[in-house]
Parts: sequence; C-alpha cells; structure tokens
Amino acid sequence: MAKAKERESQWAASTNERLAQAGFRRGGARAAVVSLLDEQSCALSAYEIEGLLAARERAVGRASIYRILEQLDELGVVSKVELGQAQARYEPVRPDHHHHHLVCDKCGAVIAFDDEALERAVHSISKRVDFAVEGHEIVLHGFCAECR
Amino acid sequence: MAKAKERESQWAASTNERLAQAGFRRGGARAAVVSLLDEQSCALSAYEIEGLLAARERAVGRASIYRILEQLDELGVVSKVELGQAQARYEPVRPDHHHHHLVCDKCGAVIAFDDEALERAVHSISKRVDFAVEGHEIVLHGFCAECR
DNA sequence: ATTGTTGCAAAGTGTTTGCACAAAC
DNA sequence: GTTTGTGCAAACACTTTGCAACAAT
Repeated sequence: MAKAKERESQWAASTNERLAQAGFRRGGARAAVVSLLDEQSCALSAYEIEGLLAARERAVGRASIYRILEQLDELGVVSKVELGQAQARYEPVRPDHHHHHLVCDKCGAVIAFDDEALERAVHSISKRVDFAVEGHEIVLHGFCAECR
Repeated sequence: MAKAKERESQWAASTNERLAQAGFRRGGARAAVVSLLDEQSCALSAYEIEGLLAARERAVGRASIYRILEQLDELGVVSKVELGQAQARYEPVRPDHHHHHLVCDKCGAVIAFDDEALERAVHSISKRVDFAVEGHEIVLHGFCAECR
C-alpha cells in the first residue's frame, strides 16, 4: 500500500482534495505544479519549478507559480523553506517525511537529513517558551563532499 | 570584569583588531556600524542599521552598510542570519552567547533563545553526515505572546 | 602619492501586483 | 453568465555594483 510511485501519490491526492474542500476550482497550471511537486522528495525554488514545467511542455507563468505556491503553503500542504540563498524553496509536506537541510556554501547544493534528537529538542523548547511555535526550520551550512 | 557596558566591549575591541590585522584602514562609516552592532544583543537588518545610524546623526550610505556587513561576516565577527523574512539580519558573534531565533509570523518580532540539547544534537549530526558543517541556523516560527 | 573607503545612483534578483482574457463552474 | 484561474508586464523590496570623490596611510 505504501508504494512510492503510484500514478498519483498520497500527497497529490490529498492536496487535490484539500484544494477542492477549500473551494478552489481545478486549474491546469495548479495541477501541473502539484504534479511536479509530487515527484520531489526535496525542496525546489520557484525558478526551478518554472524551468522544469517548461521542459515538460507545460509552461506556467511565473506569477502563477508564486500564487499557487502561496496557496499551497497556506493550505499547509507545502512548506516554504528559506535556506539563506536569497530565494525561497518549496516542498510537499508529507506527514511522515519531516526533514531538514544541509546547504553547501560553495555550490549551493541542498541535501536533506533528519534527526530524532533534534526534533525532540525543538519540541521541548516549544513547550518552554512564551511563544506559540507552529513550525521550525533547521539549516546546517558548510561544504558538501565535492566542494570540501 | 565581565561588565556589559564598557566604553568599548570585548566584541568591538577584537573586531577592530581583526580589521587592522586583515589590513583594513580605519573608516568612519565602518566604525559607526561596528559601534552600533556592539550595542546589540540580537540581529538587525541592514535597513534597521541604516535608520539607527541616521537617528544618531551618523548616517551611512546603504551600499556602505552592505559592504561593511559583508566584510565583517567574512571576517567571522558578524553572523548573517536569514530568518525567512526576505531580508538578512546581522548580529555580532560573541563566542559565549550563541543563540537562535523565534520569529513571529504575524508581527515579525524576532526573539532570541538558546538551548543546550539543541546544540548537542546539531553537533552530533555534524559528525555523522558526509558534509563539512561550518555553522547552523535554527528558526522557530509561530506567534509571539502579543499576536497569539 | 597611493590605495582603501564612502556615497550616490543605477542595475540586479527574486517576488508580488494590476489587469485583461480564458477557463471552470 | 458569473466567478475564479492564468499569463504578461509593470511594480516592488532588498541587495549589489560602477564610479567619482574622499580620507587614511
């Protein structure tokens, strides 16, 4: 049942459902963005999304891409991550695949990682501060294996 | 001996020394920026720095502010933090005052916090990945006490 | 006198907005 | 037919760069 490459994975399916619930109509541009994101395991920038969609003959205007990503972020199905590269990246939120990022300061490569202890630490901080923590973002900077 | 409000704190002193060592001349604009940063315990944006300097009658051109901050960042005496607000913030690096940030998604407030367990977790990840980790940045998003 | 430093204005980059047209309902 | 979605171009915000004037050595 947890096969990774269904025609439409869990994420795209539940995203489309959420969109419908929220009263959105079905638009071709949004479908293309959702379908592209669905194939990703890590974060893409708006420009990368634009390029990838153009490459597969389903070009979507840049403004539409930003609008769609914002909607998906607000719905909570996409998370916008700012890795300190002067541009935002977006990735599908899959409940069981929470992760963080290593960013190479030389080549800009982005690598995902996850860590239980880190999550626990964040969780315990969330309880101790006078602040309603909704999410967190952890970025490790340095040099990847190739640039080192 | 660890009095917080010396005429010139440890940080400004060692920063000026590092600047001299690195062959920089003494410039008024840079001195003003260093002196302002020296008074901060948390991160300021370039625009905030510009405004604060103007308010104290030592206006510094915006381009100079960015250039100076970049130099200080490269020297390692300032750290550039990207809190996902479409702008960078800069704070003095004080070896014994490492901290991270809570960012209010409504009003933009930035609050510092630190946590031992978090640091330990990051440190242990650094050793386990195939990546030369040089630094890290942890941001907790949510709503501050006032906006909640 | 030489060379680093500064300020201004212009250019750049990623993102957002205004608006007219097309598509969904 | 009404309302939402989309694409284009223009506007925006933050940052960087080019260049001439200035200050430190």
